[in-house]
Amino acid sequence: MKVSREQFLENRERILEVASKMFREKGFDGVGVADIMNGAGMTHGGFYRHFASKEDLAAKASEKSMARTVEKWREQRLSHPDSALATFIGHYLSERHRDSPGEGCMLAALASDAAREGPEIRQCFADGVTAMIQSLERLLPGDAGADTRRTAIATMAELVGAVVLSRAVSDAALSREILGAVSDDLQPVCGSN
Amino acid sequence: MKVSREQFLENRERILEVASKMFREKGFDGVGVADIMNGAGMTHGGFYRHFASKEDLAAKASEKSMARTVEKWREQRLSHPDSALATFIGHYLSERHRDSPGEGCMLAALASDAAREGPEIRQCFADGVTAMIQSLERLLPGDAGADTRRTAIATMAELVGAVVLSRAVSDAALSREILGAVSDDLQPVCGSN
DNA sequence: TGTACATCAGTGAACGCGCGTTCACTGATGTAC
DNA sequence: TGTACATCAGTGAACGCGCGTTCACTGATGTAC
Repeated sequence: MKVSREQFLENRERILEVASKMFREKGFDGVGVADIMNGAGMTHGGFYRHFASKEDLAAKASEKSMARTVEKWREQRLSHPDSALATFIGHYLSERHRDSPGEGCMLAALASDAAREGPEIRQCFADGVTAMIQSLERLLPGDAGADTRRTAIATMAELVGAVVLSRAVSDAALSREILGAVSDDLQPVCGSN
Repeated sequence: MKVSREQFLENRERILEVASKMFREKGFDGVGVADIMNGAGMTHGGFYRHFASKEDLAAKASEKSMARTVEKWREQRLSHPDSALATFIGHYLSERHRDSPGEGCMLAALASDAAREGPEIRQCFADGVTAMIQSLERLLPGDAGADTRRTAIATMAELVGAVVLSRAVSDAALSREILGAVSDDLQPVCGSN
């Protein structure tokens, strides 16, 4: 049965939401179209009224997820200009973030998968990474001068690498040590603000 | 037809070799058992004479790949003690490494996939990461004192993050910029040696 | 405003394909005598 | 050392399952008159 245009758009958003979360939790190959549609409260058949293919959905879900992350950082920066960077780094390197990829950063969850995907998805990641670097740049203390962008990129890499590694290892102590070491290592970056 | 014990062991090593390379190139889910066996010059049926399951192979291939990487670093350190760190970082952040995941570091290629795998594989990654951190620690200048291990972990995270991000983005300029920025950022680490 | 009808979002069965795994079989290996 | 035979690595067909995608159908929506 056909649904209203409003309902249709709502459903589409719900599919994107669920897909984004499930992809981060299980990888692009780890979730099926049917799983996602069930998660959104529908059956799989209607999927192609919304998206051209699973890859199309993956691209749009990644795009949305990263845009939302950037928006969240921006809000944090505007509401708490002085503590935003330290708060952000603290959250990013927390055990909570490590243990909840579905609620966390797309890059930490899927960056190495994205490398093997088609141009559409990699384009989304390029846009997402660009936006996140700019966002992080604005969080950094201004006195870094022309090196601000370089620092933003290096910090981004360090954060993503830390979470990726901390998730990959089964040893709980090692996992915590990685998060802690990178947290300490980044103290000067946010301490000087 | 049965083959000699010597031939059997040779075949096993070739399977591990091919699997390790293909997994790094296409991910654990991106390659089939048949692909790997064909790559090793055999048919898929004989696979289970060598490994209990695909997951078992993935664990053993990961283990071998990371052990070899650590060994390579060790040799480099012993033969060129003064330049080993700079050489290693240079190679790791090169476009060549970025573009050849099949010949490169397991962590950069599969760390975010490993996070979703079973305990066997994550155990291998834990061992691999532990060994790589120790190896990197030995490459670092000794004057870092008690912070050597922390620096090794932070550097490892930054290197892995840089390669992962540079591979995920489709924008060639951005990809190069990431490698360059992290390379510059790490100059002090290896410059002081 | 009311009505007839074309549109189309969602359903659920079905298709085709690939993949991990199993199995009966082959024939070289290597051992027991 | 030579021979008969049990072992078992590798082959290729087959199985079962899950997945992305398609399709005929349903019935609510929203539009044309």
